[in-house]
Amino acid sequence: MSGPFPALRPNAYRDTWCGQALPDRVGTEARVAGWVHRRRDHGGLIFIDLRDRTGIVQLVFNPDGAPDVHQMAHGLRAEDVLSVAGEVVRRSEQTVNPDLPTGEVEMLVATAEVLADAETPPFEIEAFSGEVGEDARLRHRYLDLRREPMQQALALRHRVTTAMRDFLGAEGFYEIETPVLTRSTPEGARDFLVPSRLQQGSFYALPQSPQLFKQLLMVAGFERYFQIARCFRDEDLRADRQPDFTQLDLEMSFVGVEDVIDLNERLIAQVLREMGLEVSPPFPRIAYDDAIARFGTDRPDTRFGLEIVDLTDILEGTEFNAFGAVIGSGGAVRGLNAGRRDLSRAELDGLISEAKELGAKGLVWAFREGDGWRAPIAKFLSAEELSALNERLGADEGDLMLIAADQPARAAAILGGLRQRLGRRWDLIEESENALSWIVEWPLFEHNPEEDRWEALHHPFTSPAAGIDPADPGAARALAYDMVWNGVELGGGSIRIHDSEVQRTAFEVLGIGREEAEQRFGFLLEALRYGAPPHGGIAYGLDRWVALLHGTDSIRDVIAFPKTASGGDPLTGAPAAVDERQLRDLGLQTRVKRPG
RNA sequence: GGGGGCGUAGCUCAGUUGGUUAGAGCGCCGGCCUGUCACGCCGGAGGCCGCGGGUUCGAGUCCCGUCGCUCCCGCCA
Repeated sequence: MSGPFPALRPNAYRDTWCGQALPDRVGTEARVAGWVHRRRDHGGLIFIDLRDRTGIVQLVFNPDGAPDVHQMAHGLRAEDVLSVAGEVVRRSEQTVNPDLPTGEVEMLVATAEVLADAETPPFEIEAFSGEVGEDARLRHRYLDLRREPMQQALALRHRVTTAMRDFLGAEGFYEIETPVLTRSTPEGARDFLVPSRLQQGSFYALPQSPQLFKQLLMVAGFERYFQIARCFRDEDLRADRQPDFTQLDLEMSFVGVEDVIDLNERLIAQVLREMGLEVSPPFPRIAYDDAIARFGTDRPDTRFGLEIVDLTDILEGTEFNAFGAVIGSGGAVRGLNAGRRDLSRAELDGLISEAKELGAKGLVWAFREGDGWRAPIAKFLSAEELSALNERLGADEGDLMLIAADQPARAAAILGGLRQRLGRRWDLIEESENALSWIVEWPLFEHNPEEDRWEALHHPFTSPAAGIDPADPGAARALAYDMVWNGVELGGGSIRIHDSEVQRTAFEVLGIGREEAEQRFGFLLEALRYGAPPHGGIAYGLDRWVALLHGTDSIRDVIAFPKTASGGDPLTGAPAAVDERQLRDLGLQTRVKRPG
């Protein structure tokens, strides 16, 4: 039997999948089991679509054949659970249903058994009149999961993880589990804490990633490790962020950047190939600084142009004094010129308020017209300056230029945000294309001006490319790489520090003194002193990966039991209060709220 | 923490300028129906208009608060 489903061994309730009632079965007896998808009761003839995870088969109940079975079928309701046996027969030509994979056959039911009655579901499993709201879906997730999109999503997820395991297994990786109850090493995201009963007053933390454990596994000599690891971060949610989520985490020893990238390009290509997508490594690499300058983000969607252009030098001497500016070499503009539309004043005002949402103080627009620009700022510029702008932007008649004036990084971020929105809004994105690129040459540290301290851009265990000068941390580059797919950060990794002293220096720059480092990361520093191989790896957001393949923006659509935006689970009611006794066991005081 | 959107029947939604008894499709219940497949036809039930307060002769509609859902910013080593 071909297809994604294995042949079944006969068992008590079924020996065939619904979706495998195909013409090659005609003339045979079959037993199928599943849920009543839909009932069409003609009073005499009754048709029932029986559904299991493989599909639907039409059952025919004829009163002339087995009256008692027919009577029973009359009482069936949606989502009742049923097992039936009967002959698979070919449908007459007039009654073939070409929309159904099993539409050339049907089953004449001889015997039937109701395995379970179902109450009327709160929403239809096959809803045609509009989508079902997410709140209702999550409250009855087990019913939502019966619906086709979720069945496909989780089947896809299984195929993806299987392909990952197959590839990594063949490459010599061991799948090793690391603990979920770990030590808090606050740095980055907020930890979820778990109070210890045996050591009251102390807490475990749920891992934000298996980072430190996988490095210890490299010290331990396993050389190649991977894990499909659940990770936890107590931060606000988004469509693409859940408090518990899944990473494909991997780590390798005796490797440099090129080794890791090469393996991962082959991993990605093979997994995508098994999902029916062809991509061809090597993937383009974009230096971090270039990504920021050209796209205003470290995860650019490279499927369309509309790149940011720096106009600082042209504008800085003018009355219109801009720090950094802006926009559109060819792409966007050509889109506009292609005559789909022109921008109304209202749309321009809309862009300005969007820019403000993104943190801009303002936004200046200009349309290329003749030798100059039709724009509020045009009068502040000389003919030479206008023609310099034309040349720099390579703009054509009618092209739109948007200028944001701010510190370069800020201007780039604002324009990058607009770029992404406009690319989508103006249909500049070729949806069938898959643009995979590596973002490389990251700074190792980033200065936080508000708190006047240095922070790790990646994480504190990332290896510098050529050492760290504590006097000039900003100069250090990292042996780090992010995988970006169509503007989504799919994963990130690095070569790690395998030298205890370098690690100390990194901590020092981050303001973690010798004593504190020893206290919090002593186990790592110690391990690094016992012969640590050079090593590096990467971690992918599995949920995002599957969401992209599934064609959804929300990772909730590829997670069986996700949380809502406020971190709750409407199905189980988590998080929930616990009783006094549980708190007492943990040595946790209950806060008593007195009235008044 | 901040900003936007939404909340009306089991589900998805409409509801005009504040004005009679709040509607539709689907689903549900009953009846009829032997080739349907989103079956069809006839009949029916079903509403704390999220919750609380206010304005008003009168509130689903306006105002304030609150809860829930959602998107975004902050945050996410």
